[in-house]
Amino acid sequence: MNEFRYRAAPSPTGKVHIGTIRAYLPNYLLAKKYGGKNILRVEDTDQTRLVPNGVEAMIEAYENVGIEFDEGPHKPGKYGPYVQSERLDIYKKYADELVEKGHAYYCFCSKERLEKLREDQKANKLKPMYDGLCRDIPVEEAKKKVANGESHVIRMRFPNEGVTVSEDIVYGKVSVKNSDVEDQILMKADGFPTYHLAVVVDDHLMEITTAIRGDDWLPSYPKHVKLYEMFGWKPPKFAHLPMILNPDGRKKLSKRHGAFPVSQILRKGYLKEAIMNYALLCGWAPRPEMAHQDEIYMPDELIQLFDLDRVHRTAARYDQKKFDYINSKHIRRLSIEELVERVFVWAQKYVLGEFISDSYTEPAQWESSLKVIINRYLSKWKDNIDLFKKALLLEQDRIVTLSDIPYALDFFYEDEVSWEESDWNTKNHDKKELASALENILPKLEEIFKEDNFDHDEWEKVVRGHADELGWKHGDLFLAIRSATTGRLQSPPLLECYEIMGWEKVKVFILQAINWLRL
RNA sequence: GCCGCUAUCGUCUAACGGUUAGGACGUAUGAUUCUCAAUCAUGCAACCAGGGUUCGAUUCCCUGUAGCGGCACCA
Repeated sequence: MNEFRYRAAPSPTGKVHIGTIRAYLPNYLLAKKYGGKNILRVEDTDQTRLVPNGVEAMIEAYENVGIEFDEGPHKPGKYGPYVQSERLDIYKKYADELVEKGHAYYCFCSKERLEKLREDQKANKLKPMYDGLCRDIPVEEAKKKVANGESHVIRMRFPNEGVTVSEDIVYGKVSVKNSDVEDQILMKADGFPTYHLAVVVDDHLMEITTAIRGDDWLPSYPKHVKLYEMFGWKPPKFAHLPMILNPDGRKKLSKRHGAFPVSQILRKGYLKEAIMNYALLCGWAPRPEMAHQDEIYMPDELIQLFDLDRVHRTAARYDQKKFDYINSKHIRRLSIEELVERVFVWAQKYVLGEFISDSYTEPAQWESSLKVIINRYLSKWKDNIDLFKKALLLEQDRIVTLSDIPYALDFFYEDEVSWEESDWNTKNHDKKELASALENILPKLEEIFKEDNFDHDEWEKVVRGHADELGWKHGDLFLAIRSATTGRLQSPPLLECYEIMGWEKVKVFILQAINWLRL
């Protein structure tokens, strides 16, 4: 039996988002599962839409989320070249073959005529379709015009009668009336093939066994089925996957409609296994008996569990909250050593480093501030990995993305705190009262903490006792101390923070706080 | 407009004609707690509508409605 061969066939726009990940992930998963090959083929037949370094940018994005290829422009194999613009002679040969067989014909209609035709058809509430004007020009005459250098395209001669039935793994049988399918252009006037010719020729020549693509291709699938027929080739199995819709569910996810580039997703601090996990769960669920209650799956589990037979036919909406949940779960299941390592790589490679696609991606406003703060802290983190590990451990189950970390840990690394009014709870006690409360409790804390011995019972006793003396609610005093020593209203348990900070630092912060409150 | 596909809690989904329609996210409440998070309970929340078929339809068929997708010398 031949090996399974899958392919991702993007146009090299350089743009990769969660929708594209979702479309290409199954190829990778299935290739791994069945020991097949995952191929990257670049469909750059539209010369008007070339992006510099687009191919490299996409490969970078896919590989960073864990989708690897066995063959492609960057990994030559025996089926190359893997870039369609380098295969033009191949398409010409097969287009000519179709003309010779009478399955295709030269068309000399101008773009202007076609546009007018479309407008007229729309005005008459008809489906815009080529009217077949050049369909019956005798071949010899057409060839003469071609030889004379007349601008022309090659169209496939789609039958006018009958029905074409397409077989799909996800959709089953889909049939359309042939009269509803137009004579698709196969070769453009510039000598490049259209997608329709190129995809069929290449899937055949590259011996693709299973062609997986977005279901936005479903309407043109019959054209491809017919082309296989015309060539006399056995088509691969096809699977059309449902789209991911933008959060409103109004449009398919795209850069224009709510999609973030993968470069930004990674830079924000989503883990690649979370990206895979979430993307695959759009439009697919494992068998109930194999499913995990928490819906968290590692890549190797996805490889085991995924198959095309349970893929949905309905589009799924992008849900940021669920993605966040999945990411936080994946962060939590890492050991602290792994997490530290991941944070360093993330900070160095994704935040301080550049993605190829950055050169043509509009930066988000958080990206530059994140870069600044990572620049500020990364070396400090690395200077004392033990300290970083301890601090990070306190935050591991509080963060959603890695980019939360520098903000969450800042007070461990700063020598001074800068407060805003909103960093204090002044509902029950004003700043003056807070200042004197802190001033009065400071010696008592000094007494119990001066040896850096942070005993929980002592700490509780002192704070609660002091609050009682003042006639304060216990929580108000804890909160004031929290604001003073961490610069914020929420933090991990204070004593655990102090164990890391050490009493001298805590004391300095309290003194600073007293001054600030009295300004 | 035409063609195609689809339709289960707000969202992602489970269900191979018979279930109190299950889970997850989110949300609400409670427990815990010095705050936040985490954790653990608990609550709210869905079979698009109308016809069939059947002893019995969320499930099968038809119609309607709605949504999405497609209708380029773009992929």
